Amino acid sequence: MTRGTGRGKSAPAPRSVDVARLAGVSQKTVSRVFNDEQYVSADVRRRVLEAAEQLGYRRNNAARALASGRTRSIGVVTLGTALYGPASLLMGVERAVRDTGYALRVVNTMEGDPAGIAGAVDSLLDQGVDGIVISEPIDEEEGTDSDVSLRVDVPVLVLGAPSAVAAPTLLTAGDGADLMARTATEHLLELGHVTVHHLAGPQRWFAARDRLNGWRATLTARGRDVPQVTEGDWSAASGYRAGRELARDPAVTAVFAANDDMAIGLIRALTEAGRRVPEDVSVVGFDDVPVAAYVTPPLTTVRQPFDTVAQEGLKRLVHAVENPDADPVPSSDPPVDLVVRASTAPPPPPPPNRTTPARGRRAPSGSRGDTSPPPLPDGGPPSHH
Amino acid sequence: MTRGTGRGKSAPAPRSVDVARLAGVSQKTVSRVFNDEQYVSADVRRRVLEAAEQLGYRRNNAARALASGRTRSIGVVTLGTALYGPASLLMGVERAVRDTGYALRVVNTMEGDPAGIAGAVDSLLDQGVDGIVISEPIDEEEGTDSDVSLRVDVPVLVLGAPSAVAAPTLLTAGDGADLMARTATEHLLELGHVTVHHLAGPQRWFAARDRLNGWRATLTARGRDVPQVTEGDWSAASGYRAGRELARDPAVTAVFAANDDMAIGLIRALTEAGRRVPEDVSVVGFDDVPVAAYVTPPLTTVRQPFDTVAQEGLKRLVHAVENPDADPVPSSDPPVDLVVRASTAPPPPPPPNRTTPARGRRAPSGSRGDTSPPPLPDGGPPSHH
DNA sequence: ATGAAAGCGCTAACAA
DNA sequence: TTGTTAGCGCTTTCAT
Repeated sequence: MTRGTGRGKSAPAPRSVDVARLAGVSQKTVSRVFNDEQYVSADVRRRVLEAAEQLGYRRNNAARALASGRTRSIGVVTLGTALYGPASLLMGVERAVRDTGYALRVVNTMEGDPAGIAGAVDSLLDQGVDGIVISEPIDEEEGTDSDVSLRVDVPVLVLGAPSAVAAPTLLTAGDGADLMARTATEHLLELGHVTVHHLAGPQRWFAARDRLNGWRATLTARGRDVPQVTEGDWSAASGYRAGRELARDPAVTAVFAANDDMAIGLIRALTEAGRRVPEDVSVVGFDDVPVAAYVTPPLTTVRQPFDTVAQEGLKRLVHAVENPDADPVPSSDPPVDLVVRASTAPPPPPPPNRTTPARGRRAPSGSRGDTSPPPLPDGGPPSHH
Repeated sequence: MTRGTGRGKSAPAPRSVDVARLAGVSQKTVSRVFNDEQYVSADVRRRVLEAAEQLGYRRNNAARALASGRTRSIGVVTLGTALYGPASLLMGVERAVRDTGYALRVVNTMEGDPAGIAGAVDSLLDQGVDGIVISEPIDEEEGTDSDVSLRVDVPVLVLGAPSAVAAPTLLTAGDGADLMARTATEHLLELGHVTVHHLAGPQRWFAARDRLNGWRATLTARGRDVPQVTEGDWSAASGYRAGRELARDPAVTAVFAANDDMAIGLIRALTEAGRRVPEDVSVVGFDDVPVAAYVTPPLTTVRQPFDTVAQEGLKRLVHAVENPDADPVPSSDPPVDLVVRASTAPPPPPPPNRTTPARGRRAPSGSRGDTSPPPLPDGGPPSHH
């Protein structure tokens, strides 16, 4: 069997009138059938569908959009990176959009793009969309005309952050990074670490700032020192560079990295510098990338609920699109999912002349130099906690 | 300054007639200006643009599509995973599409999706596209009606593989995996390994089969043993499982993994089993994921030229869309980019009673049990070769 | 339960 | 160089 029209390249595509003629009904009736409207007898419906099938009829979307004023599509603005977070979110958005019956248009904003998010939104509006999703916005460059509020005619859903967009409806989803960062930080404190260092993401990203804020709020709330922040660019390379610095400071016993890639680079640098993970330094990542359970040591991290966020957000966006007057549905925070693996442990015993109370269990504490490779308490499949 | 129309929520959007009236010209002239047609005096053009600006005029794309028969958009079928390869390719496609001035529509095919690629293409055709990109196709499930040829009215570009699609123009790009796999395999042979094992990707993927074929062809051409293939699912987890098996076979001294994630899992399993990488076993990955240079040991891998492939492919696709009669532009293979890092080395000395000629340099050969962590000859930034 | 007529906002083909 | 006239293939509104 062959899908598709099967027409030769040159024959014009059949229109609804053609179907109507063949089925012996009016063109409007064909329209009724294809729109699942009521008041079509079962018999007529069947005849119409048969005629359509026979002709290989396909509704013309441009005509539909023109006549109805609705494009039945949602536009998404993404960052154009294959980074695990943004890419996962985009895939989640695609699924969620398709589930709602809308089509998806995609425009990237590369970092440093002169037109920025405003330009991408503009382009989406030109293309024609009924609603817009802005995924993981970042601050724009100074000096472009996009560092100001952007006014749009359609509902907008911002994923992962607030934003300076003015729209008839402005929705937010997935802005729970703050809470997740708190959980990560608290995990380390509960293991007995005196404080937690933070390897932050680029601060132009709202997501990076959220995580930093959550971390800082936790330390402050517990009355702990807030160490200086190191800023990376999400890459393992930047994590590695940061790790070389942090390895020199013996006070560093726990680091919360703003994503897994940086955590992996960080761990590598620490290991090279002779600081064992987790015996000497504990590391928590963020994202739960697929390799996280298989690097050495398996990474303790916070899993991001991309699909849930996208689904929930899109349901609300579509609701706003279809009910312009109804109140926006309030968002609900997804649960935080800390995945404890082997990169975190209680801090090493304090130097003999200091008296820092160390809570929690002691590390297995093999003496230095006898471990090759590190103990790997959790070598198997990801242990989900 | 504020971008966007600035109209209230209820005022109807201005049409080209409104602009025409305000500028004191005919509606057709407005159309001429916005389509950059010739034969418009500079003065008229200016007046039209001013009027448009003042009104916040935006062309209605549905009307354009309806009148012209062209949607000015390209549809892409992707796999819906955040795997580095497919995600990078999608980002490359987005950039490339935007560079051509077309809009992008995206539909995912999840593995196991009943409708499969045919369903995704169908949905794109319903939405209305002038051309279609199929990215990284995989074999469909048996029993669906999509395991047969699919007929389409618009040009189709298949990225990374041949495919069973019937279209007026069928283009291919990025099908050089075979050659890249050869290069990876040859690298290992040249280091002196007697043969190379292969940790393959899921064989339903064309990309996985290509890599396997390239590997096998190289071994065959050189008259080497072709060891049994282990098949993974692209995940580090599957690489880890495969590694546990391979670690038991002392004949394994070199493994070519079909992607980096599996290579990372593989290395972890080997290390846990006491088989050092690269001293005892060399491993080559595929993709050059961002963390590849920062795992332990830094991974030798083949970088995939996603952007180049997407750009080149799209240029040809758009050419086919706009010149239906012209011959399709032939494709050109991008150069292979082997990135040599620290996961590959000459094989260990053969057991005393065997006589296998070992070419190439000897490994640094530290005696067993003294390495914690492994030497890390290439600890710094990625060494590009 | 079905049909007829009138646009939706553009581009295309042809004047002028 | 500019304007006029017809549609593009649907959905909408109003009849029947």
